[in-house]
Amino acid sequence: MGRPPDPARREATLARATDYVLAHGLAGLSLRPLAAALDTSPRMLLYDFGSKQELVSAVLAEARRRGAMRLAGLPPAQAASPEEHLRGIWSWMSAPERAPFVRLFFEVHADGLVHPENYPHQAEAITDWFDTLGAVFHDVTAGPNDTVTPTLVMAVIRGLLFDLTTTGDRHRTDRALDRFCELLSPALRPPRPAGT
Amino acid sequence: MGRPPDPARREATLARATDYVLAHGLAGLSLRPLAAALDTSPRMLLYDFGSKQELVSAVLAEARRRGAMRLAGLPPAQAASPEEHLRGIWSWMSAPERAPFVRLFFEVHADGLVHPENYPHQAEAITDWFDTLGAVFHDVTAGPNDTVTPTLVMAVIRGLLFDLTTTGDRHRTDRALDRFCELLSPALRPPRPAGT
DNA sequence: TCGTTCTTGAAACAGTCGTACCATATACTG
DNA sequence: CAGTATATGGTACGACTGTTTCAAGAACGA
Repeated sequence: MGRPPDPARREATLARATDYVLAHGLAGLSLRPLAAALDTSPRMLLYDFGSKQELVSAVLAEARRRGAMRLAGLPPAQAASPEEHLRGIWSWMSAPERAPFVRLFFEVHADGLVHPENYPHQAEAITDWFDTLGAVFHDVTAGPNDTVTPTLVMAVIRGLLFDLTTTGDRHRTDRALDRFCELLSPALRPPRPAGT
Repeated sequence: MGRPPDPARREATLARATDYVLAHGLAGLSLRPLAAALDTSPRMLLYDFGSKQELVSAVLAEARRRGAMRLAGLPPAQAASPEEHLRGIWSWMSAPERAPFVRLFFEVHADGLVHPENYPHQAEAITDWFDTLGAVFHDVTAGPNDTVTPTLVMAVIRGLLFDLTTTGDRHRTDRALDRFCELLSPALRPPRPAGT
């Protein structure tokens, strides 16, 4: 008996809160402005999520979930060469539509450096890529469980994203990825050059 | 006439404030705890620096100045091969003693993504490296003003620093830099391989 | 309608924030 | 000594923070 719960409300609030955080960033997040933008009240945010920290955790999980969903729409793995796949990943991650996600990504990382206790799953956000990239770049890896090449590939992408978001110089960062592809391709196409 | 100004006090405060920020981070910085840790008062911090924002700017400038000074102590440029120089840069920047600087670096970048107006010199922090690295890696650059290779090199270092600070996996990140050196060396040692 | 449960508003609490104001202490010149 | 400049302590202001408390509204079953 009694009034039935309404879980849809919490979900809708979470979705719109995630939009808000992606648009405004995590750092200055405050319950009252957030509630005002969502046409609700701080009271309800606490009612639904318990505390601000839990709200933030839910928002980050939702943002991660969205990113993973979007990622599933990438060009299929085996269809393209590793080099083309790398270019695809770069152009996808560096696209302006992904900028809010990238920004939030860097923001979480920075906050995690100061408060590691709040982000227990942060290392997974790095190592999660290994399964995906390890399959794509298996040509150059030492073995199926080698994580070195995926580590380097993701480092290049993150480092170039860092540069791009700071300087806005798309031409230079695009060409730097081209250069990396050049360095990578002799290791990919022939069995192995004699130099090594 | 009147009591003579004491600029040394401001400098000493700045130095200790920089220590504090390097130790505690920029995000949660607050005048009262800072003043308490520095055996002074918020009143004096405002008196010396005008506002919190100006204090932060001064601290960041001081941190940058320290980093540049430390950097001057690196192994001399021409003495080593570019590959050895790259390893030197990586082992220097990834050393635990540099962790506070790296943390502050990432923190400033993240805050700059949300409030670009506060960091007018951020792009320079990227492009400043070009003169230094362009000279070291001139072998593989298209010309003296080519910035692509330095961009890639710094992206690898920043991306690996990102990984290292998040996962703490020094072995894997070290090996990823080794892998990058492998990819780079055939482009360095012979005049040019026939593949390109 | 009553009881029960979920939902929601308004207000207040205890704190922190950057900063401004006012008085006083300190150190110097004449 | 007076005069004058810098240096400093204390305090309070107004705005903001996450959270709590109290009460009322809203939707259901009996």
